[in-house]
Amino acid sequence: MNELQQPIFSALAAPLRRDLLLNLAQNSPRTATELAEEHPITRQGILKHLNILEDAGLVTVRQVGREKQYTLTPEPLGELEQWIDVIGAIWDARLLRLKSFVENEEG
Amino acid sequence: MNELQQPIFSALAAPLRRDLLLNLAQNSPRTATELAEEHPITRQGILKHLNILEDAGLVTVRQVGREKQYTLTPEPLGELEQWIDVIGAIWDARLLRLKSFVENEEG
DNA sequence: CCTAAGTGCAACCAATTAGTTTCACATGAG
DNA sequence: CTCATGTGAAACTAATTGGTTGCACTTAGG
Repeated sequence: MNELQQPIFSALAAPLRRDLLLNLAQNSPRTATELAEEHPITRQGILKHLNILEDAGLVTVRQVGREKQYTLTPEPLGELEQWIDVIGAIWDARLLRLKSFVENEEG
Repeated sequence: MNELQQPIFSALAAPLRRDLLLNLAQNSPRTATELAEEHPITRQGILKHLNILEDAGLVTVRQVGREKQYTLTPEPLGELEQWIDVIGAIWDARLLRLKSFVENEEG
């Protein structure tokens, strides 16, 4: 389960990539050239980040004429929330066990 | 807003650190030595990861005698979910604007 | 066809990060 | 106090990642 989401976690680790997602959430679709004008990085640098986001399934690409349009795909973020929920569920279950254990001891 | 969570996103980027959180969710508190026995890495390596998790606020440390006990602190994961929700909200709002735009055009 | 402008891709370089090895400190026994 | 054992912190090395520079391809205009 962990391995499937690895690209998502890695993709979100870089602040610039999170900014790009935020930008795309508002302005999809967008080309790499347009995104480069709005961020302090070269167009080629943007491309690399977009490829990483694409591998994580967070953006989809559409060829239009001689340019590529990038669009946000928010669905994988749901998997991330699931992982968070799993951690929380295990943690809560453990607290519950501790609670009943204490109650049994003192009873 | 983005900068506050940067340590959290970075902390979760490494698979081993996510495994550690999973382990701690079940077995807190835990010492670095114990964790090292359960993962393919030296005790000193575990320490570095624990320090990163601590900086992100995902674990808390308690000095007991001459050893340090590490406990999960799941609260920061909530901030992460908030960030995800922000992206989703912006995206949904945009879809809504597009929808009403189309409806106005065709009306 | 030829030139010019714009696009994505690949190679290269610098910097951050993961990991081990090494060290210094603290606790308990003789 | 001295020695032995176990702990966390720092120094060093190898590898991954972020970024720019340079290149090859595609489309529009003379």
